[in-house]
Amino acid sequence: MGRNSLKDERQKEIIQKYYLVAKKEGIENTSIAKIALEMDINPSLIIHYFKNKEELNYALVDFILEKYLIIYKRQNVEEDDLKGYLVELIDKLFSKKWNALFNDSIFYSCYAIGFRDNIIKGKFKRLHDSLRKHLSDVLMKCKIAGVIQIDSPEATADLIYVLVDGAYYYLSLISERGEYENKLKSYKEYAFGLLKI
Amino acid sequence: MGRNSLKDERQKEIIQKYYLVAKKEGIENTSIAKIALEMDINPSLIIHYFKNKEELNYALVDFILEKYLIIYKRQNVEEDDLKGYLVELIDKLFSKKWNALFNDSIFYSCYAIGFRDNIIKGKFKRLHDSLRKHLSDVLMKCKIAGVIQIDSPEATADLIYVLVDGAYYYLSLISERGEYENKLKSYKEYAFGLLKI
DNA sequence: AAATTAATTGAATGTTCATTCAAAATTACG
DNA sequence: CGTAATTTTGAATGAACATTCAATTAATTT
Repeated sequence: MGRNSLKDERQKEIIQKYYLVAKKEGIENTSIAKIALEMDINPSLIIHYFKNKEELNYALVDFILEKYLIIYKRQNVEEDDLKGYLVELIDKLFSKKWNALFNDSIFYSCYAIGFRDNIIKGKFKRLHDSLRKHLSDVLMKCKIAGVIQIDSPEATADLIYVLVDGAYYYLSLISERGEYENKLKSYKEYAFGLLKI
Repeated sequence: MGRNSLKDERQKEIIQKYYLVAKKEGIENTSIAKIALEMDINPSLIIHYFKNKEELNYALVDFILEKYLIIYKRQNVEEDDLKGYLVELIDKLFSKKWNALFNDSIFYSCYAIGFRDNIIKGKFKRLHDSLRKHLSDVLMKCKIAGVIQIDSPEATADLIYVLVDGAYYYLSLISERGEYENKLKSYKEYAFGLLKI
């Protein structure tokens, strides 16, 4: 009996708006009051759904990291085309769109908070390990199928992600379009070189 | 005539304290008031020396980035031992101490601000280009002297720094000592592999 | 000692903030 | 319709904030 709960939807709405506001103004300049203003609701409603700002931040980190996992959830899998799958994956990892989609101020701000908050650090660690594990599994399958010749799928996957992370770190500083594209291309070629493709 | 200016010393003291407070509490939780409290001075004195918080932040970024350049300023240079110099440099780049010294919450927080502040983004870009240029110069000298065989010193230097940046990004998430050291070691070996040393 | 310059303090400003609480509005069910 | 659950509002709290301004203190020179 009683009214139906809107908790899940509202919480998601709030976090999404939080993300948008923070993206524009920076996480350090984003307050509960500002999110509420933007949503045209009362600040106390946000507290009603999230208890306090810390909880709100944890939810934001989860939101960001979940988005990241799309990389291996939205991909065509054709049973027989292992190599095609791998190439598509690497192509996506080193794509401008990918960087624009997931690499931003909020991501690094949250990452930085991880230095002082082990819960957040753990969330990031789990994300990156999960990405590495996925690539490693793909590489292992390719190796068994004779598509690629590498020693350790695990080490290679790790190295490729080190490359991805380092690449985006530097690329995000580049404002000149040509320079950006040249670099990105050369990093990608290098990654393919690791796989001897 | 009149009293001598303490401007330079005071500014440096303030920025250093800012850095320390921010390291402990996070840059987003650090206020002028807190820095003043920690220094046992009046908040208005900080404004006297820095005009406003934005100026204070620019100075903090300069402070952090200057520290970074130590890597190629504090190194023994023996004219005839090019290879030794190179090995020492790479060793240093991939060292735990190095990571601990320069890789922290504040660094990434400031980097993140760069996404919305082109002045700060420019400062980071210049730092990283300067690091790359230095390594590239060293590699060029080594190549001419026949110490290493590589194609492009510039591209190799770039790649090594991509590796360094990506490595520290991931390593900072690792809390287990053994895992950290193994990874770091393997990344370093890989960098040496790039130089065929 | 007087004049000058800069450092430093202290009080005050108005704003924004997270959070609390009680009251009101809304929806569902019997 | 009445009860129960949940949403939503609105007002209030006290703390913290960046910044201002005028007044005071301290060092330096003539």
